[in-house]
Amino acid sequence: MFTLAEENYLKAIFHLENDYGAGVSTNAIADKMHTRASSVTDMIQKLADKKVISYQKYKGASLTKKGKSIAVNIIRKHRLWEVFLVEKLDFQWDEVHEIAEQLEHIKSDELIQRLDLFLEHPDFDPHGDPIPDRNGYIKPTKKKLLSKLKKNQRGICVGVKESSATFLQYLDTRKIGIGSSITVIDKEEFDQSMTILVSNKQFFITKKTAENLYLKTI
Amino acid sequence: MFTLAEENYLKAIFHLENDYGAGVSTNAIADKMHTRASSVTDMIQKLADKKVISYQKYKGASLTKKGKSIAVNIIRKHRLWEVFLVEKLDFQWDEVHEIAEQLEHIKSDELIQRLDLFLEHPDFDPHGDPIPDRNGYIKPTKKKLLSKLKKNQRGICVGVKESSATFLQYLDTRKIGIGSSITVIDKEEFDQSMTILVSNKQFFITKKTAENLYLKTI
DNA sequence: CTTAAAATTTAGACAAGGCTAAAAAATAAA
DNA sequence: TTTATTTTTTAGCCTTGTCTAAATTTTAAG
Repeated sequence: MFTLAEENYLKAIFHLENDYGAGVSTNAIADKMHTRASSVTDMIQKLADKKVISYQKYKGASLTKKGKSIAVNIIRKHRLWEVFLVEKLDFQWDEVHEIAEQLEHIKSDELIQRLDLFLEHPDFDPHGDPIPDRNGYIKPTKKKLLSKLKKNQRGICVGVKESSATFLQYLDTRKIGIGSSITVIDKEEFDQSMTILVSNKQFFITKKTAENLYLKTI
Repeated sequence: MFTLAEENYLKAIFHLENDYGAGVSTNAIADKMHTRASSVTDMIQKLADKKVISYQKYKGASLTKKGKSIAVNIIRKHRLWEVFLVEKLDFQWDEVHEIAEQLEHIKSDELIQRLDLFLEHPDFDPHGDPIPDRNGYIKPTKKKLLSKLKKNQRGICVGVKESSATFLQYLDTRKIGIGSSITVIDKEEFDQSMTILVSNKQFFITKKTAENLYLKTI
């Protein structure tokens, strides 16, 4: 059995490996966990002893098969609980992360199986991220950043890259959310800013915004 | 903010005070928490420092107003989650305690408020125990132990005193559950054993069983 | 009312998980 | 390629919550 801290480290390492490739540095983990490098060294040595990561001194850490399976299971729980919070308890999609961070550590396979059934086996969480299935399989998503779209292209918003509260709230003022249909009306070459159409209203957005919105193109 | 361990101690002290009156002994807490008396001493000193219990050496502990309010809130969360597990996820009433023990520590007032609404403000949990309201008010229940009933008296099962898995499973084999109507057919004076009628079947039960079943008498 | 037993507290230790400061290794720069 | 900088690790300490063993207080028994 793994402790809360161990689970959180495994999850962090999974996400870092996913984003930046295998072999995660001590400092990268320390940053993500809001802790110090020395604490990370202690923990990754412990996790290596438990065979959930492979690790050589000064060379960074990578999840083993076992470690990855534990991490993916936590992510599955996190995303299922997010769906529950939004779909059943009517939370906004930008309010659920913190609570799901707690709920993801509840230990009961039966619970998650029944929750999954209750939610009718959702494929995506409210941020548009895919929910791993019971065997840890994650559907490869073909989502694209809005910034990659050309003039007149259209897509459905399936998620955000940055998920800070301020950004999510900004999106809310534009009525942009999961499922929103977004059309690129115009795109400036010199600064990559765009005019987009969302539910019959036109908005002007900067490059930064476009680089943080994921769309599923049709 | 209170740690997991602190919350569990507060809850244990609340239940002990409820069952056996104010001034809970160190050993009683140690028993309930499956820990040692010395550990309890350490913890109740810490809790006394935090003003959630009042405590004098060698004299036992009692919850302060603040401590009681924290304990009741945890119990509220526990019982609401139990309702969720049984009503929404179709768990059996004897399967939910362990999971609710974990869920009760999730920290989010908003979550509990919304869960309460989602469940349509239930008054009782699946074991027949009352759910404290948001202000910590607990409806006084007039439930009675089956052992207090006389021959020919009748009642509705609203809960159990002991809730060990073995006892709950024993009840299931007799088809005794929340809502069951129970009639005392006969009662032996010398050993307090009873013959009872449950859904048109007669059963013989011992004093011990009768002392662990709560009924609401009609 | 004194002694034996039971309950409680103290003292000292340990594991988990974190920290700071210093040492060592790896990497970058001159 | 030698030095400077950054990264990582080690060493030593802290807190939380637990334990055992010993000391102390309370309670019960004779």
